[in-house]
Amino acid sequence: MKANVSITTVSFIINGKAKEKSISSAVIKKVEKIIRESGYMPNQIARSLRTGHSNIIALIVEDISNSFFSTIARLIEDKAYQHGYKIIYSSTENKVERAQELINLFKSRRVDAYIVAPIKGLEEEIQQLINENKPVILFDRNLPELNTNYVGVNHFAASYQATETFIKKGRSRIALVNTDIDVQQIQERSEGYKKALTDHGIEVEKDMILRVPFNQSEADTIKQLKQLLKTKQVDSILFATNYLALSGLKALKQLDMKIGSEVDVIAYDGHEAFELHTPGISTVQQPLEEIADNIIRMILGKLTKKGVATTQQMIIPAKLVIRC
Amino acid sequence: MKANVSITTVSFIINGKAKEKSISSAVIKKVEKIIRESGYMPNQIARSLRTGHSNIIALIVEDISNSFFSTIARLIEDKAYQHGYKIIYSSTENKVERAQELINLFKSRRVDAYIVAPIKGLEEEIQQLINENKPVILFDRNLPELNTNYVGVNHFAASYQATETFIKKGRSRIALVNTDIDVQQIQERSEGYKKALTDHGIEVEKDMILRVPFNQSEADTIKQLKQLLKTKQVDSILFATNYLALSGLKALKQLDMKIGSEVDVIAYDGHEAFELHTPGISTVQQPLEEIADNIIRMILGKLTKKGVATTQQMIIPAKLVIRC
DNA sequence: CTAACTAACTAAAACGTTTTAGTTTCGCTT
DNA sequence: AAGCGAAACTAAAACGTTTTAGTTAGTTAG
Repeated sequence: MKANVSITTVSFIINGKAKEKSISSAVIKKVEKIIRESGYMPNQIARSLRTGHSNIIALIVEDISNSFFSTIARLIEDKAYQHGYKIIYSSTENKVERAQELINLFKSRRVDAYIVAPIKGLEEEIQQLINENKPVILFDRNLPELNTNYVGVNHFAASYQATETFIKKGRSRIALVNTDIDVQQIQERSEGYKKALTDHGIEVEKDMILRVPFNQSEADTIKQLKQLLKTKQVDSILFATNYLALSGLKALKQLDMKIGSEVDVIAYDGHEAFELHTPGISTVQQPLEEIADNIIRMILGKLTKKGVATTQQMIIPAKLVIRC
Repeated sequence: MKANVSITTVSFIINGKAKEKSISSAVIKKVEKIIRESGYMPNQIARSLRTGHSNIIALIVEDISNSFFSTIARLIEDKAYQHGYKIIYSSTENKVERAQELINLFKSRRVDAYIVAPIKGLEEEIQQLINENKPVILFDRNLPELNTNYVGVNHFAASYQATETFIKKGRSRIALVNTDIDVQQIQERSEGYKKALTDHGIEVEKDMILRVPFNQSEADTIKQLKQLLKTKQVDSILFATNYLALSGLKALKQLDMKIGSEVDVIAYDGHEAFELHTPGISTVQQPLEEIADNIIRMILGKLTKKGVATTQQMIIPAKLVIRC
């Protein structure tokens, strides 16, 4: 084990400071050999304790099993890995206490940076992170009172455009199915929808806008949707998230309403089921690679040049994919 | 900040050893108050360094965005949380080096236990973990040469039953679409299929068994599937994983082959798309809650009573859900 | 009145690194 | 032959806890 060398020397060699500290190449060789043969691995915990950083970036999202988030996670992970960072991810399920617990957990483990799809009620925790000088990037949703780095999509334009597509096809009984989570980007999806209607002289009926509680069971959501469909003579529906669209498709199936003829549908984000569905389901596609690229670029920027505390906001357009 | 108390005393109070160490209740109250007001949080890294454990369990799966794994992850996470453990999960994408890196990462961070859906080639690393006396539970696939704890499903029976279902419906040109990952449970799915055929006097044609490389692009998989469908007069297909079934459904759609009439289909595991599909897709359902429950029970058992090193193997039956 | 015990606390070591501030030993100048 | 700088190393402090082994003061038994 011991190579009759001081532990200081070994540390220098491991951290690539051998030259700088003028260690002879004979010793370097010897130590490296011993390390290789003994399979020695530095204790990262002791390292983190001493250095104060962990080379870990936390990714906090609503639900990692949602393909929108898991795809972005994968993309971010690959890039981060190349720069020596490891991503650890977790889901909040849009529960404030859960998110707070997670942030505390990560804080107490000295995570280096945070990528968060936030929820209302998390402002204080996030501000604390910023105060502690930890890089934080919000994405998917912003907390406007916070002045942080943000990467997101122009949801207003996207849902305006989607709604307009219905109108141009001659639809006029257009419903919007949205979540009830209280966050600017979700409201923007409503605003775009409303603006498109009024711009084309269609009255906005508030009963045509469904707000579905986030943690409601799918069975209840389907009930809610069927209620809407049966009572409101809906001829087209814009779903503000992919999982709402899934419930919606199930509701339509149960009512035996034909998509394309009786009713038109546009969903937000992708899902295997949309491609497979007959007929294909049109979707508002957020540019995942572009989002991930920008997030990782921002975060690596913050991580390397620590001093400068500029904040950047980046809004990217979405793309409408018409499938049927 | 300081409450004119020694840091030892504070540590005792935080760790609930106040009584045992006979600290007066006056001091306990005072310290607790100060902790509350200052928002003090113990540094977990220092803690882990000293105690040698982290209260973290690693969950290593093939792909966390696959609903089979993400559902199990969610179930395990909830249970673990209740016992003071946090789960951190990652995906191997069935790459050995990636899995090795992950295990090393977790090792160097003193993770307390491991739940792994393993791959061939990981035997050595896992044996090392066991040697270091870390609890390890394998699930979904076993590494038979290893004598570890394992929770899994009777894949032989499941695919036997699925294949038999086709036969009873009068199908005889039955194809099996499987992955090429080299692991006992995947082979069992083939064996069950073959046994069912021979038991019913149908010859096993090796061209009717497709082995799809795990990291192949979906486009290529679809090509491969269409090739099979066009040349082999297939009248029914058993897909050994959910994502293969998705590709299969796309292939069938592109060839405009009608499910239920021209061809019957059974998929492994659930997916939103199977429920939504018209007609519904029958599936072999693994009992997710039961799997998760057993995993967590085993791991908590190992974690509490450390000494005893018994290994348990648990094989659970799957359930066939006929949907069309 | 002293020895023994207990209640209430604390000093200091230990965990495994990184990093600062040295210490030796040479070889070169002058 | 003294002084100096560079090369090649290392001792020890520090990170923030937990835990062992005390210490001190007060109480009780004999």
